[in-house]
Amino acid sequence: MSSLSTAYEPKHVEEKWYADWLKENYFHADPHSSKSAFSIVIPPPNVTGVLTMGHVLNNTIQDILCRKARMEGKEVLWLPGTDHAGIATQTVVERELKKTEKKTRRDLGREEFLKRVWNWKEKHGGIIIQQLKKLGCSCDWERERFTMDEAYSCRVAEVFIDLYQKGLIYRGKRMVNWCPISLTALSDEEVIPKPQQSTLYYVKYEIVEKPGTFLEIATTRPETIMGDTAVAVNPEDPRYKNFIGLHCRRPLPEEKQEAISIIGDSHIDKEFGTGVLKVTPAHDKADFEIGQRHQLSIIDIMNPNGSMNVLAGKDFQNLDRFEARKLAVEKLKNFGLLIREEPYQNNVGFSERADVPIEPRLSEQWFLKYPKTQEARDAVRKHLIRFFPERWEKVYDHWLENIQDWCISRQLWWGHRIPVWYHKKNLSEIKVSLTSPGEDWEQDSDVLDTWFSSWLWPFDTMDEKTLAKFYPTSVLVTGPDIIFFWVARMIMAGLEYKNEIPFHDVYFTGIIRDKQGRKMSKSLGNSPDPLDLISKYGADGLRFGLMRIAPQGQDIRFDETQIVEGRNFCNKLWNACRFRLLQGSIDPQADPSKHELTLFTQDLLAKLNDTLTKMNCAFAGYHFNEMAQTLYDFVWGDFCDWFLEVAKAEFNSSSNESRKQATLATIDYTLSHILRLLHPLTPFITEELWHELGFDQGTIQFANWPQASSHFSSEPKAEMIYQSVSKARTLRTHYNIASNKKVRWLLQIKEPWIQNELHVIQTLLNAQTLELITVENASPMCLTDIGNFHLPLEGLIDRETEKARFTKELEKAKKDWDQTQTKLNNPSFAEKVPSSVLQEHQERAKKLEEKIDQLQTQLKNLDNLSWL
RNA sequence: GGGCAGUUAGCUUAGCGGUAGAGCACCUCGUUUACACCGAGGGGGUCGGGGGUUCGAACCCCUCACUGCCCACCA
Repeated sequence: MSSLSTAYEPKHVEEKWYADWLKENYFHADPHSSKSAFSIVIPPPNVTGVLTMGHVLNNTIQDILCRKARMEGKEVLWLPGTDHAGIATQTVVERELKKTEKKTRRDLGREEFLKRVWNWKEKHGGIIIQQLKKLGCSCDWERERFTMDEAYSCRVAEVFIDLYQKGLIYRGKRMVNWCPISLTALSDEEVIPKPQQSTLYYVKYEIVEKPGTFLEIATTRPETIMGDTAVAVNPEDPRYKNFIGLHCRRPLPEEKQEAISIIGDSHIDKEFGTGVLKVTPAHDKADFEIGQRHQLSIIDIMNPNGSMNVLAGKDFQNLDRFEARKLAVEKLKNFGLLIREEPYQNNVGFSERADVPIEPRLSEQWFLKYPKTQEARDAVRKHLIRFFPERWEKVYDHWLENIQDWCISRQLWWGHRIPVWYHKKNLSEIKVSLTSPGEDWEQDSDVLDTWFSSWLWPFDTMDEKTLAKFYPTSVLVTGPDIIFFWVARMIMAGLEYKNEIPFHDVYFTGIIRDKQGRKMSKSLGNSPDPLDLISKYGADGLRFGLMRIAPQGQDIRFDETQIVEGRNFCNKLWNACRFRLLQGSIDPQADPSKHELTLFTQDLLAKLNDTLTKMNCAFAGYHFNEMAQTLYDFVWGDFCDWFLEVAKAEFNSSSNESRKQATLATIDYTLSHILRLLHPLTPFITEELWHELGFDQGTIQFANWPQASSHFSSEPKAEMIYQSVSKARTLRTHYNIASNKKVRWLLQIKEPWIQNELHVIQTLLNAQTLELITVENASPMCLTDIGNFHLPLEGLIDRETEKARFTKELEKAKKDWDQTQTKLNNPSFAEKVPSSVLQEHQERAKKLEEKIDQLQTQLKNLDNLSWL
């Protein structure tokens, strides 16, 4: 007797099983195991983050891989954890502080502020981990790591020291990307260029040696004029080359209009603007480099927060940079030096976090010259590490080829403090060490870029034994947006510190977009809350639905109806199992090959075999959508729509006991396979059904991954019956016969084997009776004609409609025949085409000829048919 | 300015050289005792445009258009 409800209700099932899995410690990875290893490290989400659709996609994929590996008998480590996410977390806490206490971090002081961040972390840090559990993730939670764990932090510092000693880390005063809101330097990767509608201002600079003569300069940033220390032209430019060596009068600040030299530099583009560039070495990266080449002086006219300082002049001091721009334009206008303004579109670098234009700024920072860049390139190029999809290899290679030193210091408080100490009395004396060298020493106030800790994630999260067993990890699953931030850097770090690649495969997911193709984001409010989706459709429904629409490496158009379909699929599976339970208890060891197979059992088992092959293929290539689609088609189509309907016929009718047993065994065997194949994608419902059906006392998680069997070959006779049933159903609809109306069908057969399958055909057609007509006494026509038998629907059809139907079909057949024949008559076709194709066409033509013949006879005979 | 993807039925997509396939949505019929989160049937596509290669192109090549990403110091 079935105890299952008519609809699958995920909530209770999911909670129950997840608790059980944890209790049984199934996810624990044993480094002493003799099984072969499979390992993944989670891309650590921000510790204060909440689950997004991106996380769902990413972690579902990892879970699928881990669960499949467990079923294959591997020892699986899925190592979870979170990232301290320097800027992101600090910003959140600072914002909160401002809101609730109206204080800044400086009001609190470093120590107190850090205490607040830790509190915040304790309070909100676990959220995303709990959410991952709701999704069903099978991580080894005992090994949960945090990038600011003591041991991990220690390793970060050690790596800094090591790289310093190797001469790869150095301190320097350089142009960096400065965020005037976060008040810190950023790496190039944290700067997002955005096209902006700007204005190009044309300004006149008077030539000192030739009063009354001016050089015209085009600039988008007139507020930096006060920082100009030269004017540059291309030495090849005939318009200006004679001016090189002379001087210009810098128009601002008005109280200090210095003369600055006119220099020649081949960097200047003759075509752009007027071909004259104002050089502001303190506020532009390119200008800085020009300045270096010509030993120009540097005037820094800005404060760290983006306002102007005293050097900008009294009218500008303390003005925000954008206010200063307006004032500068106004003053130039008053001086008569502004020739014109024109609208201009350019790219401006924005701070990734604060979303304001970054300010190129000269400051003292720590830089890293990357280690093992060549080896890292080779690892991917020679496919020691394989990228899925492959095309990201090029992106990766291009970045490494043009790699720039990495600015690793951040002027933040939340993060790993730089292990460098300065002598209080002599700041130029430094020591690099984990601990303070003594009382007279003061630690560098900066912290390290978050990614400087993340790049050690695949190995410094593991102890010795774990490393020995599980490193290098099997696969990394991540988004292509962090290929530089994280993937490339981990490869270099792995090679440097473990002398070994950190992972064998990298699977890049797509980016989830909304229906309109926009990236999902909080500010747009177009991102559904995955937890809402889980409570509406179940974790399995969400997982399955998402996998089905996630093509490899392509962006994903998210549509909630896809998740509805996932839920519906789970329900379908649930009910198929319910149906089975209504027939009595199952045989966990069912083996159909021990039974005399029917056409239909044979056919289904062959299709199951195909499904298995397809699944293994999909896994090998990381084609997750194919896995979901393959199972969907097999379960819903082949198994439920066709086979279970056949089974009803076997169970209800007078068919013999042997057929019933073969059918039952096939259902049991197939369900056992379906549940196992499906388990990686939908872990909860499969675990529940595994137990409800009684396949095993234990969990499904370690049930063997199914192997293809050579026993079952395909059975075309079954397929033929299915096709003719479809045709007959069409006929029924054609005559508007309600599907519940039982009608008489006549069956004319050509081969005797069909007689054994009549009860099935009758059930599938919902026929009142199926009356056999022998070929001898049959009417010479048939209304539905497939292969070995004809199925006329008797008594309810009329001559004219049938004539029309047949005529239409005849026309279509003739047209097809013409088309095929044209090809065959083409001499070069026969010459050039492979024989198999030729044969195919010939067969098609022959079949069409037969069909045309038959149809013509039938049309003629329609007139003679007495019962119409 | 370079590079990489994508453009197939209203929507989401499969197919990647041999006469376009699925799911959802839509229309018709149906409370056939697993499932209305269901069943049966149906309509709907000149596969972004234009060239080319081929006996044959959604599929290969060229080109254009649009969309999206990435890289790049033209102020």
